[in-house]
Order: sequence, then structure tokens, then C-alpha cells
Amino acid sequence: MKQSNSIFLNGLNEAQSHAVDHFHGPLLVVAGAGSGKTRALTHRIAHLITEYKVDPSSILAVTFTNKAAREMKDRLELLLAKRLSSLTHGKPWTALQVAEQREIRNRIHREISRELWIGTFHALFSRLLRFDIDKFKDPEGLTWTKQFSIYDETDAQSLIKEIVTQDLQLDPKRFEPKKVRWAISNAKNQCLLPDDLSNNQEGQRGKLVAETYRLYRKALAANNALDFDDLLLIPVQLLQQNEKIRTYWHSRFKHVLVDEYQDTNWTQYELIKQLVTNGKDPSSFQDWNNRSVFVVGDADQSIYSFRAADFRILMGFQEDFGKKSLDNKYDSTLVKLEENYRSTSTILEAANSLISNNKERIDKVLRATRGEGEPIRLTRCDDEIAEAEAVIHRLRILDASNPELNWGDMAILYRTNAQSRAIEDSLVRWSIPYIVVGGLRFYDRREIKDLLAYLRLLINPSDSVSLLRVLNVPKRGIGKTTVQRLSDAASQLKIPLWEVVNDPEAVRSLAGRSAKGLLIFSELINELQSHLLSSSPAELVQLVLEKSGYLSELIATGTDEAEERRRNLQELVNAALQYQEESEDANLEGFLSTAALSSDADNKDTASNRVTLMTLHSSKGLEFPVVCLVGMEQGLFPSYRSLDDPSSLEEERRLCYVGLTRAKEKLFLFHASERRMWGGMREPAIASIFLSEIPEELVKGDIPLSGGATLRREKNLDRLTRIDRQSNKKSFPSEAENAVRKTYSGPSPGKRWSVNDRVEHSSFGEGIITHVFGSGEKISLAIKFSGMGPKILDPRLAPLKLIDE
DNA sequence: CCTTCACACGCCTGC
DNA sequence: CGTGTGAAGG
Repeated sequence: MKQSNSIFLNGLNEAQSHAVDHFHGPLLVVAGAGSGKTRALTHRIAHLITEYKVDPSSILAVTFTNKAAREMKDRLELLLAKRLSSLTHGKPWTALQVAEQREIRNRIHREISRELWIGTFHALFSRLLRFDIDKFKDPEGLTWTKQFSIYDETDAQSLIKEIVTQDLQLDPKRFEPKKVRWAISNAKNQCLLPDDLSNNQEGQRGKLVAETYRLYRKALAANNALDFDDLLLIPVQLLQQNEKIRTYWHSRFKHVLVDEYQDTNWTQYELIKQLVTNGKDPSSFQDWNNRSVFVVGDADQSIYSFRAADFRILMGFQEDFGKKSLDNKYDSTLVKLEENYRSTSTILEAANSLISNNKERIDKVLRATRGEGEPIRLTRCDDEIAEAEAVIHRLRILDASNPELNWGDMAILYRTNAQSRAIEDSLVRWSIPYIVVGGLRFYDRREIKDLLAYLRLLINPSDSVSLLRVLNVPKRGIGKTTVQRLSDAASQLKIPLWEVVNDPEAVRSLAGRSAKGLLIFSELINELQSHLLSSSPAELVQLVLEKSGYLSELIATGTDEAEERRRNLQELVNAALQYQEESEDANLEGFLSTAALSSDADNKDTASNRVTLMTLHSSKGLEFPVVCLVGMEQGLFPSYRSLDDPSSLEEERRLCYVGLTRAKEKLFLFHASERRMWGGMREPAIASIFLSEIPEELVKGDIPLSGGATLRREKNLDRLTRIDRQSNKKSFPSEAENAVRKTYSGPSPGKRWSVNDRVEHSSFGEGIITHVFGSGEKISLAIKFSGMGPKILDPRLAPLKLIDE
């Protein structure tokens, strides 16, 4: 079956060809930095389609970022286009006219790449959920529809905060929503449900976290919303419980490829397993005919354990899926790519030496294929401002003395986003063009989130988080008290907030002066909803902008900041237009998913001729001729949180390894002896331990280096930069806190209206009072009439009379 | 009842 | 340094 004459095997080394040509069964590709794994992945897909005649729609390829997905598609299209051009035109690709090229690419896109499922775990499985989530049966009876909203971290946290303070009546200072959210996220990423978590917990605090998790999940369902973690966890549950759906997707995706496998978590692993083996135990799964699972990764580049990635999943792959190892090199389930085509041998040697300090590794060496290159340069600076100046100075020298180097060939990498500021200042001072990747996402800007909240509300009126966000934006005179009254009513009636807001009588009854604003708002939403089916996403964005008064308010404000926001919103319209161009059946749900799941790094093209600034994490998968790595100091990099924890320190070291191996030609390291942390305090800083792990002979210091001995001695000193870990103090709700459970002012004896009273309404007929809101003069009644949902009425206005028993 | 202003507090990394 | 929360003002 081996097709050794395939053009997609040309120019590959032995190990790469082996990976590309693999057809049946599981294969783990251990791919060191710069060993051509993206090449192997794209060639493999092309090879599967053209040589093994695999239907493109049966290929599922998981990438780590959307950007990587787009690149993979582009490269694949180009590969296939080149092949097609020699087949159909008998000419090499470059000899074709532009129009011919375009026609071929369109054809490839239409017939092949459009059919492929390539994307991040989150993007792919939210797509799957848009098909099947309505068939999901939750053990606690929760339900979702295809119109579900996707909540980002902020939305999720505000929901949790609400639960902690309102439902559980806990002090958010002691039971921090952020930490609780983190614990819940961790559980979800390990495939744990509320009950599982509860059973895992001993102390009261743990039990409370599990209880928050349960309520949080319930709240998400009430909002018809999912958080990022649910996009993976719900599909797992769905595939586990529903054999029909599982078998469908199992039969559909015959070839599954996963990039950056070292950064998968247990929930993602479970997804892969369900799809590949149809839920069977992988070690005994036999039915590999015309089916494969192909994972690529490098345990030394695992840098996401903070979001529950576990590289032991990669290390256990063979045992999970494979037969026992016979020949270590070309085992039927393992290929190692160990030849590095990216970096000079100096850079590689430094990286190899650094990473050898880690204990938890798969044995792997990275062999250089390029020359020695220049020594690594290390610069020590007085503080972060001097550091920024030193970096820029270095880049300017390079720019002046190397005509072949452009600004776009240079990258400045740092541990934390906050470090970019000082460097940006210097770049501006020297008028050097630059781009900052990461940090605040475009879709996290306030005005963008506001507009997206409108759109989410339109398709998913249950989404109360979005409703609350835009209810009074722009200002409609609807204040906190009114909102609280409406929310209380909604939660007691167990109906979405929107149903209260959308009921004019309820509004008139519950709200005072702000009733007018509420009526305007609900009319607005109803009107916008009427355009849902007939308008494109971009048109809808424009409509919301105009009809909501958002745009006119910004124009009226007239400040620079407002103008900036207006431009961003225009950019959102453009993003919607671009989305429409790129996808076949463009709809608003799709656009909103794309928006929720895109990261800042996805949108920036690094092609423009600018110096790139980013965190080490975002640099994964990229390469640059020139790399400057700044802030190599204890407490910063490695981060202070890792200093007393060996396994986090190893992760920091892997991060450093990733950073070093981004460089192709020239590598510059910087550290400062003093640094302003946040606010103003100047903190003395000492050189990073990682510097002492790079062989001295590879490094040339601008200043005399403190040797490894000094560093090792300093290592044992008490860290000035270290911040004491918070002691594990428990925070239980006190007796007092428990005692002040909120009571709504129900009917007091002697009042005219009470719960369970039977009433008669002149047009709705007979009903029963289910709730009484408010007290004194101002009360509202929730009444259940037969044949309709609960109505909220003001007894002073509504034609009601009490029926005597 | 809603808006605005001031102050306190905290930031690692990100789909 | 930005965000979120609280008290005073309108």
C-alpha cells in the first residue's frame, strides 16, 4: 500500500516520511522544536486525500490556535493546488497565470479544504454542539438549545460571584469567586461533574466549591449558556451517553490528527478517545481498518498545565493505544522527529543543556542541521527602563548592520504581558514599528463586548448575563434597584429575566420611573429580533449600532476615546464581513462563536514589517531570526509562584526552552538588577536560575557575567522577590452569615393579597397568586392563570378581584 | 433613584 | 495602572 512516489513524500527525511505515510492505526509523533512537524501534518493530510483517497470530510485535525488552523488550511491548499496545476495544466504552479491560480485554489477550497474539520478543540466541538446539543440529557435535567451563548472568563466569573453572594450568602472576600471559578474549571477539565467533585472533597470549603459548581451549572443552563470548559465537557458527556450520536461522529471522522498533544487535558483526551474508538477501551480496540489517530507533540514544550494540560497524556499514548514497543525508532506507534532545521547549533545546545535539568521527560535529543552561528549574548541592565533601551539599542544595531534583516524578523519575548509597557515606550521613542500580540483581546474591549451582548441576546433571550450588560447601555435611566427587583421576580418565578422585561405589564408593575426606559429597551430588542432571519451578521451589527443609540451616543460624546471606540466598532462590522466571506452558511451564531473563541494572536498578521512583542506562551509554534528574551530574573522568570514548587519550576523551564528555540540565528538575553513591580515599589532582582543552566562558553556577556557558582549560591538565599504564599486559611460562612439569609418581603398578615389567594382577572380569568413582590404601598403580584406563563401585575392597576373561598 | 467621582486593591500564562 | 466597588451628589 505504500505510495513512495507520492509528491508529498518528496524532500522529507526518513522519520517525516514515515509519519506522513502512516495510514492505519495510532501513531505518536514526538516532534522536537523546529523539526518540521507542521510540515509533516500538512503533508500527511494532503497525502491521505490524494494517495489513500480519504474523503476530506472524514478528517478531523485539531490545532492549538485558530491561527494555526488557518495556516494549516492555507499551506494545505497550496500543496494541493501545486499538485493540481501539474496534473491539469501540465505546468508548475509558478508558471500559471494569476487567474488560473485563483481558479485552481477556488476549486481546492470548494472540493477539499471546505470539507475538512480543522480548528481548535473548542471551535470544533462547539460546532459539534450546534448540531446535537438539544439531544443532550443532563443527569440533573438541565437543557440547552442550539442558540447557546458562549461565556468568556469575565461572564463566568460574574455568574459565580452572583451565586456565591446571592444563593450561598457567602462573603466574596473570603470565598473568592475567582478562585472558585478556577477550581470549577479545573474540575471540568478533568472530566469531573459536581457530584464527582463533591465526592473528592473532604473539608467544608471543598463541599461548598462543589455546591457552587452545581449551582453554576444550573445557572448556565438557565441562561442557555456554556463556558469554555463546557464546550469540551458537554460533548464528552453527550458522546458517552448517546450511542447513536457517538457512532455517527465515530464513523464520520476516520482520521483524527492532534497537534500540540502535550498540551491536551483529560477532557480533551476523553473526546479523542470517544471519537476514535467509539467509546471502547483503546488498548483493546482492533477496528483500525481505514482509520487512524495521529498525535504530534513534545513533552519538553508542555507549558499549559495551569489550564489543566497534562503531558503524561502524551507520554502514555503508546500504552493507551499501542502495542508494546519493539524497535524504538520506527515502532508502529511511535516516530521521533529529532532533526532541528531551525536554529544554529549554539542555540540548540543552550536549549538542550537547559532542558536537561528537568527530571520529567521523554528521552529525546535535538540534532542540529545548521552551522554554529553566533554566541548568545547576555546583557545585564540597571532596571526595566534600561533593559528596554538596551533591547532597542541591540535591534537598531542589527537593523543598521544587516541589510537582509527587517523589523519583522525580530521578536521580543517576555513572561508577562505587563512587561511590554516599558519596551513599547522605548520603541515609540525610537520610532520603530512594532506590534503587540496578546494582552487585551479585540473581542474583550468594552464596546465590542457590549455589542456582542446585544447580538447574543437577540438569538438567545434566556441569556440574562448579556441582557444585564446592555439593559442600560446606552443609558436609559434603568438603575440598580430596578434591576434588582426585576431579577428577583425572574428568579423566584424561575423564568428568564427577559420574559419579565418583555412583559409591559410586569414592567409597569415592578419598575417605577425607569419603566419607560425598560419599555423602550424591550421594543428595541423585539424590533431587532424581527431582522434576525433576513439580515446578515454584518447588517445586524450595523442595525444594533444604529437602533440602540450606541453609535449616536459615542458621536455625541466626541472625545478621543469615544472616537477610538467607534473605530473599533467599525472594525467589528469588518470582522463580520470577513466572517461572511470565509464561511459558507454564515449565520449570527457562527459569528458569535468565532468571536468568543478567537484570541488576539489569531488576528494579527506577523507578516507586516514590525517588531513583534509577545509573551513566551504566545510564541509557541513561531520562529524568528532574531529573538530577545527579557526579564530573565528570579521571581519573574521563573515566576515567583514556581520557586518553591519543583514541578512548576520544570514547567517554567520548558517555557524557557520554548523561548530559546524560537530563535533561528541570533539570541539575546536580558535581565535587570532592579525592577519596578506594580504601582511603584522598586524591587532588587537577581539573575534567573535558567541563565546558569546555559553553558558559559555559548554566551558572550556585555558585562562580566556572574558565574554559575554565584547563581547557585543566590538560589539558596531567601528570595527578596518571593511573596509569601497565602496560608491555607479556611473560610466558612459564619453562623451570622447563614442567619441573614435573604428574605423577600412576602405578604404580611392583614395585607390584602397573599400567596395562594385565588383571584379573578377581567380578561385572563381565574388564577392563583404565586408570589408577592415588594411591600407597603408598592407591591406586585405574580399570578398563574390557566393556559399561560406567570403574569406579573400591579394590583392597583390590574382589574383584579379576590375570590373568597 | 441614578450618576459621578474617588479610592482601594491586585496581575502570570489563555482557549 | 486599570478596574471594580463604595459613598456623596444631582
